[in-house]
Amino acid sequence: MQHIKLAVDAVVFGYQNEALYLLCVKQKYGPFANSWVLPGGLVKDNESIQDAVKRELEEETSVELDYLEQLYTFGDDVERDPRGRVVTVAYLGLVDPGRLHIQADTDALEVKWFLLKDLPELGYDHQSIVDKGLERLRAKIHYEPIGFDLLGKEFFFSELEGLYRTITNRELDRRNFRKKILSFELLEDLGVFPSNGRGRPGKKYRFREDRYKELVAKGFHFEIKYV
Amino acid sequence: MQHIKLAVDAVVFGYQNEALYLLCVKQKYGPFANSWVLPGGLVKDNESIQDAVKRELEEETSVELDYLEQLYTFGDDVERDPRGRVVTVAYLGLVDPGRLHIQADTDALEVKWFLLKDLPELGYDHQSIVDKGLERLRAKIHYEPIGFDLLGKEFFFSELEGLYRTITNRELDRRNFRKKILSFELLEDLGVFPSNGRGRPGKKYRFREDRYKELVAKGFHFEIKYV
DNA sequence: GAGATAATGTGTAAATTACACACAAAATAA
DNA sequence: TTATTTTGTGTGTAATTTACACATTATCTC
Repeated sequence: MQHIKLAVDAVVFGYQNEALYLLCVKQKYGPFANSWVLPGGLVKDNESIQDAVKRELEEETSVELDYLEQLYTFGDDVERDPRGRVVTVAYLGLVDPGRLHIQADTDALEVKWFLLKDLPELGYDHQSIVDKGLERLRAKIHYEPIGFDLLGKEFFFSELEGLYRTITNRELDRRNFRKKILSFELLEDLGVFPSNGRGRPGKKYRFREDRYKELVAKGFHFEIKYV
Repeated sequence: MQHIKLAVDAVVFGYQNEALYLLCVKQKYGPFANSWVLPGGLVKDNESIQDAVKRELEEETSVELDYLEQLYTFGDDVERDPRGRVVTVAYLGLVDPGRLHIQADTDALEVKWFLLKDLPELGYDHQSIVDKGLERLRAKIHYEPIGFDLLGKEFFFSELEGLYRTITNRELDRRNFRKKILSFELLEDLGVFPSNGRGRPGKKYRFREDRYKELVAKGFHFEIKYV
């Protein structure tokens, strides 16, 4: 008779003002009560693992995401949970924190967006799950136009620039970057808007979901080498 | 109390004579007794999932692989196993079938390499696991020099060509392909050998593991668009 | 309101890489 | 000895990537 428990955890990244954030909860019970950990919990017997992450995420943080990508299954360390053998399937989510209300719900004491650069010590092996998520995020940004999940519906081009600079942790050539991104024709030009602060006003754009799906269907690759 | 069982399955691809093969076992017990399925089984309470696949693979087929890559975790269909809730972590392995002795062991009635194009009906949802593996294989071949796991230690250049043609299912320009591959300097030239059949003899090559690791450490990308 | 400062928007030339393309050389088979 | 099979090789063109600098439009300050 097997005694392995199956759990799910969500690595949810947010972006704002040139910085990445991670959604964490302060755990209510268990060996890491009062520690910050990733939202997650046990899978129920009759629910899909995909549904399980969504449910746990909502129960603990009130956040509802419709897209979570399977990241990796952590089950090589037999003692990753002090209470017994637990294998966890980690999922990756990306959002604009501005779109969400977060609120500690039933199963968490507190919910918080932490600056990724300034994470507290996380319980269990959750730091390594975050590392894996970040690795995936950094890889994805080179071949998928993920920026748009992390930004608001409408955004200035400079915000997209900042996002790329932040995730890749490099400077980028604004002219070449713009040329590259615009060449995909994924952006709808919404016209000039008064900019947030000082300086010349800039154009706002919206991500063209339809065009994106069209290109994906054609097997198009969004390679962005130069960032 | 949770009643989910955790299993592992191995998608092991082989390559020979311009064709891909899949390693399957004929199941001894259970609802799919006498059906062909992927090697795999339940994870033990005190073993890592990585060890579990290796063990199951060996127990059922006598095949020992030192590298298996985690592929995907299948647990969204609650009824994928008629006996109850089973979530399975699938792994991907690549080998030259010539290197291995396969032999039905303790837990299998029979072991066999099937032509991938001519698979029998597989038990459970194993066909979709295979599909996922194939998808990964096809993606990997564009950014990792995986060919070498699938070939013998020493190989003619034309064998590598054939492998690429087979996996991508496309013709390739021999001159450009050779130029590209040789530019990585991953191949050690072993000199001219009498070719297998008729025709001009060709050079044999060996994969330079050391150089590969060096390049990976530098963050080099092995992009092979043109195949 | 003039000048400093901040942010956005834009084009061109050089270098590199991808792609298309054809024939000679060395072996075996007939 | 001739035909067939397989391997090995180079060059020109197109496309893409990269490097690089300044004018425009706004706000802030004095």
